[in-house]
Order: sequence, then structure tokens, then C-alpha cells
Amino acid sequence: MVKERNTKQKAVILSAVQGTKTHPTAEQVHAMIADEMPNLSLGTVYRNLNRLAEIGKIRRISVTNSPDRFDGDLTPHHHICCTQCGRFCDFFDMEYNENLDRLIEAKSKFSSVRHETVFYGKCEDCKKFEMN
Amino acid sequence: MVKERNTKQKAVILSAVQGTKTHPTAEQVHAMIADEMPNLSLGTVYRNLNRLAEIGKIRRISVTNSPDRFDGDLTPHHHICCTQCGRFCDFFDMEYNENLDRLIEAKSKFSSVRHETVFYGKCEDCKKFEMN
DNA sequence: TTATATGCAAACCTTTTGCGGAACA
DNA sequence: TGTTCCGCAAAAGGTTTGCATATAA
Repeated sequence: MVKERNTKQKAVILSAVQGTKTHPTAEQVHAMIADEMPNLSLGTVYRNLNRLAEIGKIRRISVTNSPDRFDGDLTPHHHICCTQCGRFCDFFDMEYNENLDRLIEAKSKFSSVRHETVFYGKCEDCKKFEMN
Repeated sequence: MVKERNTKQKAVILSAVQGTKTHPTAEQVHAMIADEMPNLSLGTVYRNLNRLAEIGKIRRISVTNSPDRFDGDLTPHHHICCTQCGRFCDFFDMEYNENLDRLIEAKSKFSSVRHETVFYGKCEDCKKFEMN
């Protein structure tokens, strides 16, 4: 049986991810904490982010051509990523459709289904730039 | 202006991806072609897969904890990935909802929007295994 | 007290890139 | 014949891991 310990590092990492809406990469989380905990190693950041994602306290999001991002906001919402500059934002104005997960469970032999939708497009700034 | 050349390598790589439903990784594409073209380098496979994805002849799919996969099937469909064993399959029994893309375009300042939905769950085999 | 987590650094895996030579157009 | 592409190998980038030490319980 695995006992999970409450370390200072884990707490700080969790609250860093929960306290931002920037969907930081592991490297960015590490940088955010650098002042508060200068000796924190990047490996520990990765280990904790992975654990926190496994137990569902944060989300881990894979994006094409970009390191993984972490999101402390567990309310169902989608993300949109600029294919040009990589800008990555929340998109809340659309419901997470849980029915899709139930439908998949019904039609496939998978269980505990959830889904991750990432929208890709060209953001305002990159569009402008293309005009010139 | 960029002139795209029709090399033997590119043709073989494209038809390899188009000729399978296994969503191969670059490494797997390379292996699939090894008999036919023993000197083909992995770098060339990557370069061509990227180009083919850029011009929309194939799809490139990013998955958590797995190398990128390539799909020659352009008909809109979703994918489902086992969080345990990484098994990755098509899921056709659900429409690609293009309205979502139009909705995002309307509500955000992004253009040329498309989306990629990956379902995650536990596959039949892994479920069985857990029971024991 | 002892199992789990950390820091550090090395290793790993995937993907990209620089270069000189090959080959499309 | 001029570019674009290839093969090779090295490097880059992101992430994981082994080990000795520190620390939570």
C-alpha cells in the first residue's frame, strides 16, 4: 500500500498551479516557485505534477509542438492553441459534454472515459501579422 | 516561393500512413518501410510526416505519455486512448462537430479553427487485468 | 524508525537540425 | 543546373530515473 506524504514541495507546487490561469509548463511552474523555494529541483516538480494529475487534483494537457501544460482549474472547459505562436488559452464559453463520455462507454468497451478537446486556430495577433 | 518536390521517400511514407489504421508513430512508419527502403533515415521520416501534416494530407495527433501518432484517414473522427496500456484506436461512431469550430470563431478572435478530441479511458483488457 | 520524497545529475526518448552529397525539375 | 531533399549523426528539448540523503509519519 502506498502512503502519500504531504511535503512542503507538493503543497507549493499545487498552489502554484492552482493560483494561475496561464497553464504553465513544468519549467514555468519551477520558475514560479524559484523565489519561495530556491532549491526545488525540476525533477521534483515533474514528479509532483504527475502525481497531482494522476489523483485528479490538476489537469495535464498535451499539445502538439509544445511541452505539456498543467491546469489547476478542474471545472470542465476547453482550450485553444494558436498554431502559429503557441498562445494557449481557456475557452469557457462552451460546455463540456459529458454525454460524449457516456456514449463512448456505451459503444466501446472502454470505462471511466473522459475527453480532452483542444482547438487549434490562428490567433488575432498572428492573423494581423500575416496581413502585412 | 517554395517548390515541393515529389521524392520517392515522400511517396512511400505517405502511402505507408495511408495504408494502415494503426496510427503509427514516426518510428513505426520508419519500421514499416524498412524492407522496401532500407536506407531511409528516421530524420527523413520525421521531415516528411511533418510536411504531409502541414499540407493536410495526414493528421498528426499528440497524446499524453506517448510519441505523436500519424493518421492517414482524413475523414473526421475521434480517437480513444487507454490510460493504462496506451492502446490507441479510432472511434467513428460519433460525428465531428464542425459547429464547435464555427462557434469558437464567433466567440473568440481565432480563425481557421479546428479541434482534436482525444478520449481517455480504461480499455477492456486493462479492466479485466485489474479485476484479478 | 522506516518508507517515501527530495536534490542532483545522468539517462532517456522523441524530435529537430546542420551539413555535405544526391537527385528532382 | 539550381534547389530542394536525403542520409547521417549530432544536438536539442522535454521528461524520467537512480542514488544517496533528508524528512514526514
